[in-house]
Amino acid sequence: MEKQDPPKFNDGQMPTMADVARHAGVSSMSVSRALKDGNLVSEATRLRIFAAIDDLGYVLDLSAGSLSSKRTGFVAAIIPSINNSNFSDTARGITDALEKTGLQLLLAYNDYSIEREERLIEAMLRRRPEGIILTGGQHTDRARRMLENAGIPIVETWDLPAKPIDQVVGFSNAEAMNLLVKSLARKGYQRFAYIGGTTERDTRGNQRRSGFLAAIDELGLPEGRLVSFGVPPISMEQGAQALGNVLDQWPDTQVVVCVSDLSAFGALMECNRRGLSVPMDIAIAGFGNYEIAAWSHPRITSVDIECYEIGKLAAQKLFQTIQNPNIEGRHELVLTKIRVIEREST
Amino acid sequence: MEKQDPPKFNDGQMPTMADVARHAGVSSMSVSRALKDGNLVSEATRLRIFAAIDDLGYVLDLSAGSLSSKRTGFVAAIIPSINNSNFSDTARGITDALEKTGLQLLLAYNDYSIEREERLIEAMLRRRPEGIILTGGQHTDRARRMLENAGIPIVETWDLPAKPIDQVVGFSNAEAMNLLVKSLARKGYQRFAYIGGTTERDTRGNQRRSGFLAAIDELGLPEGRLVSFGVPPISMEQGAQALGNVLDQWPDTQVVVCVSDLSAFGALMECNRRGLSVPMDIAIAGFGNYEIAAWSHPRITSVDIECYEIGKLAAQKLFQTIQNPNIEGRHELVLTKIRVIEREST
DNA sequence: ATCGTAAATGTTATCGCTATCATTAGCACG
DNA sequence: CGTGCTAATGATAGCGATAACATTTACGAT
Repeated sequence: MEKQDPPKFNDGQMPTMADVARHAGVSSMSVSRALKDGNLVSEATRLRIFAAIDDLGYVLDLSAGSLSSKRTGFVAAIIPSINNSNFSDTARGITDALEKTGLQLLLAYNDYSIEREERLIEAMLRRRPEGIILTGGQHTDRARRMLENAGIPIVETWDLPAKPIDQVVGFSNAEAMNLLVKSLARKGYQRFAYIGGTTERDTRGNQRRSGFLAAIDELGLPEGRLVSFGVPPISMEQGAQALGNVLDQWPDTQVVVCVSDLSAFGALMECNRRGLSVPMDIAIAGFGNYEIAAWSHPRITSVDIECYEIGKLAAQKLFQTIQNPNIEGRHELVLTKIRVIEREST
Repeated sequence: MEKQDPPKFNDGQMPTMADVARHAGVSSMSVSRALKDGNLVSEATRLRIFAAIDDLGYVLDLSAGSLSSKRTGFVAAIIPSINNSNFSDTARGITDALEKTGLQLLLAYNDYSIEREERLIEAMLRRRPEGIILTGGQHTDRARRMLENAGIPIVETWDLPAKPIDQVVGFSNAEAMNLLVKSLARKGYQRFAYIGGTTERDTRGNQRRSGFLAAIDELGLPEGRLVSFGVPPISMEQGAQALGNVLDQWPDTQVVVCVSDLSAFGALMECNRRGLSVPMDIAIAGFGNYEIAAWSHPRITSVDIECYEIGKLAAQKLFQTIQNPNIEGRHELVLTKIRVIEREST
């Protein structure tokens, strides 16, 4: 067995694979093989190699490897906010599904801004991910172009984009909200108010508002009262303040529907403060089925949207497409379930 | 001006820098320069190059670049859970501080497991981050060794490790809890209970419990009542159940201190359900100053721990050390503030 | 014109790994 | 014992960028 790689003076640098090879008396190719899949080298050399690795404290350099293998071994995901348990549930779903595939996740958040999303997409593409998972279907033109040119599978989640880039795993926010309103109407509520965010940034919030208005319209109920409050994500604080607005403007409101459980909770606590009993004096419903909705008192009626499942399915679909880009049904829309959960607050 | 790179047939592959160079009639070195810092090439060629980039839809390949430049341009961070707003605040602080440095963040979470942390550290080191931010000071031996050998700056956050690996930005969880208990004692409470997680995994939780016990001891109060409930992070549900345990075992408890605001909230809501008034019948305090503590009704007394600041400072310190490893005061401990926030629940 | 200096650009040689092909060793079989 | 096969290993040539050095160009001063 000959040493292949030329001797090299190693001045405090990290050891390379060639160092390991020399130390173990094999070629660096054998080291590479041993590291990738132990079965490609004999047991004896494998042991020798791992001993050398241990001796030198060697750590494989993937970025060098991926340059030659054309596989970077990671996928990128962008969520609106890391600080929102709905989206971080999706991130967990992605991580969990990815774990067994050997792919790593590079996670970033864009603060609900598609301009920030564009910058993130560019930064990520520079690292050559093998696939990308996005939240929402709205992107800047340039982002769209970059994604289309990237030549890798893309999954858009959480929305049903009018013009999908590639693959989609999501649900209709409008329909989900529509279902919620109808289920409330069935209980006899008539005068509805809606609390949501101000700006156009949060497309999901906007769709929920449309769904709300559509349902009111379809049911022939009195006009829905809309309160827009603050930039998304609207928080507990804003939910509380918005509830004040509702009561000031339309004191006879029977039920307040909120863009998310967080604002619903804020509204609920504001009712407590004002001595209003929920749902007797006023009913409150949220969206997203956050932990808080199930454990507040009273528990909050909400819509469950399987956030974890969205992430898991998106990652699975992405992985399948990475393995086989021509897979059957690549472009089939994956619809996740939505489910109204009635609780004590309505 | 001569074309440098040999013509190459580009069969549906992504364009490379050489393609751009050919297209623009310059050498690829000029493209590299234009992309790195526009001032290194003349305005005319810069424009020509960017036109070519646009034409071809070229995206720089950082992994190729970092192989030769020895700079990967990213740092890694590991937090216990992405689904906990305290830690995701830290992640936000890191991202924000990193944004202006040009470094990207590779974020991962370890589910409070140091074994998972070890695996993550290895996976990350394989991508050659320029620095690593960790949560907590407890690591497996192998993880420790890998980190020490990596030759990059490390920042441990959130704890004050007995034996720091490199740099530390954190606070004493024990002292923070100690302060909380003492401030409650000052209001006259005497019979304390503590709700926390079961296992040894959550080192911060354990330290808080120690701080609780130490304070009780120092004040000479009746023995603290400990309820351990579930694996961390303990949730609203577990907080609610644990409160039941406290009341069953020690009905005369005056104040319940919880390992986090989430369990405190669960406990508070359980009191509401049982018709107990807080703080009249029983007082409740949490930890972490989550949004929920400020907006629940009653508002929950808590300890603020500047999670965002921890992330921001850690990233700043890391960046300074990356730029100048021999910087003055590299190993100075950075202590973040802790502050008891008294609210209506106590 | 001639020179000197700085700015702009090009050339070459890696970076650390893996794909690919070539070679050698090991072993069953007639 | 040679043949033919498979398993194990080695040699070589990049992957796509940048560092470092070399060269050319531009332009004012002499």
